[in-house]
Amino acid sequence: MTENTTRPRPRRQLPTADELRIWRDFIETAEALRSELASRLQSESSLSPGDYAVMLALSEAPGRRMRSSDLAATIGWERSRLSHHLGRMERRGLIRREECATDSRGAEVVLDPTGAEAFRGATVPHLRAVRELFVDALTSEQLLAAAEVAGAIRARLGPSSDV
Amino acid sequence: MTENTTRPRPRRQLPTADELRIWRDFIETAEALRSELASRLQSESSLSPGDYAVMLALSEAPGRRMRSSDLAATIGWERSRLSHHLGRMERRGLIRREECATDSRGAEVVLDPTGAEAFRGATVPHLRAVRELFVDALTSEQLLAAAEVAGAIRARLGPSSDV
DNA sequence: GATACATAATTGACATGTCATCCATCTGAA
DNA sequence: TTCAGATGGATGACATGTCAATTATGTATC
Repeated sequence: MTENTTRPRPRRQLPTADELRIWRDFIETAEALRSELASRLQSESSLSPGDYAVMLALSEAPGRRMRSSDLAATIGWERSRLSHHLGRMERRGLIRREECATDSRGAEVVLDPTGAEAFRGATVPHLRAVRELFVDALTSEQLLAAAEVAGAIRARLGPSSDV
Repeated sequence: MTENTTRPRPRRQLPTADELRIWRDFIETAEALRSELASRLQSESSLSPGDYAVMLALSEAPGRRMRSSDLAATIGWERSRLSHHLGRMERRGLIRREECATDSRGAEVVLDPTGAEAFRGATVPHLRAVRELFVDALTSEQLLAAAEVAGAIRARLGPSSDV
């Protein structure tokens, strides 16, 4: 039909106004959600989302300890970001860094009892907030749709985007 | 049916493992998407997402100028955040601040020609990236579902969350 | 074992965010 | 008019992120 060769097909390259509105709504909502959860976590437990992610990984690791690189890979952070963050957490007594027996370049990050205690206290309120603000905000169809949308975007970002 | 009064109904308060997986997938995907777009914007135009938001609002304002508070409200930032950011943008020559004629406490933010030029150059590649990474990653059903999910979450966050 | 290269982690410089506070000006009421 | 409070905006201190460079150690190869 429209396949005469008169003009190169004008592949629309830019989003329509509707698509842009959805995009902005989507990304701003995700941001608002992240921000609200961070704020609640902070006021309820004096932990940042970064602290929480680090301690969640550590609390699930055998011996509550983990090599720094493995920890970074587990939570998907650059090593330098983790290094800075661990420095701050160490100053607050949440974690300790010990030398690694098998590789003297390496460091092992250990969850301090102080940190374990803080993490334990933070967990339930945080999960309750996730439930309240995300899970309970959606119907079960919407929840599945959210998973599908995330999967599709993740696939487009390429396998490298989180590993 | 289950409405005998024997026990208070055990309202499940925490997310199930499946729900948690979806939650993490959702929030991490949104974060990865934001980060990838920021990185492309930066490398293509030397602008940050913050610069872009500020200049988008200014470029649409009459006279390409806006009171600082109005600008903050338009893009949904705290005033102090905007003030810091404007300082950095002013140093780079992207915007200027002028005294306000009608209220000598006030400042008017003006889009500098340098900034307008940078913004113009950034727009098309940025929108193309939004299309590629978000719009084109989703089927039209998924796009609508994304809008619905965002709406439901936004509603739960309360009307105050973006205004 | 010496040289070259890879890897583990830290560091410094800087951009970005938040929070509390400050300063100047405006506004409304006595 | 004056004074109390509200408002506009800037600032300082600090947490968080990214990037590039640095340090020290491991590994492979001749």
